[in-house]
Amino acid sequence: MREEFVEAVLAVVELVPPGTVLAYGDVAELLGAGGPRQVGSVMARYSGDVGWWRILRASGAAPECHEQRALGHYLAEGTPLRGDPHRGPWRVDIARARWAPTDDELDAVEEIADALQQRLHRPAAPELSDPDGGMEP
DNA sequence: ATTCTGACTTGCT
DNA sequence: AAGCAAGCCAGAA
Repeated sequence: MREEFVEAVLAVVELVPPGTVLAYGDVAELLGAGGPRQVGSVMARYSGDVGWWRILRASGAAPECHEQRALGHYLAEGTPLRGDPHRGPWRVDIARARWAPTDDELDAVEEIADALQQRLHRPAAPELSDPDGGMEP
């Protein structure tokens, strides 16, 4: 996974407000890069301090292997749920909980996405007298 | 180059 | 509602 992508994903995750969520695929779509599985990979490796529970499956199911911890967060921040967590199966009510960015937030997201595209298509280290990147026939 | 794997998604039973 | 198959994108072996 390219580091630029990782950073972009985490940057977006930090923008998601408490009580709202985004599906893995949503993040990939916002960034215009990678796919749901790539976002999942990032979350699996770098979920230390960010609001990892706010990124979940499109079905509303909590992130793999962390249902209970995630549930605690959902209850704490008032994330809309379907079903009764105390009785049976439950899911996040994606339709109601999905983050709808304000215009300002959307700008921030686009900025992250644009920066990512730039860095993805433009090597981080500037060429030292080797404009074509060193690939010779 | 090929194959396997995975915090995924969608469509079909 | 729950399970399954295929599709999909990247990294690892």
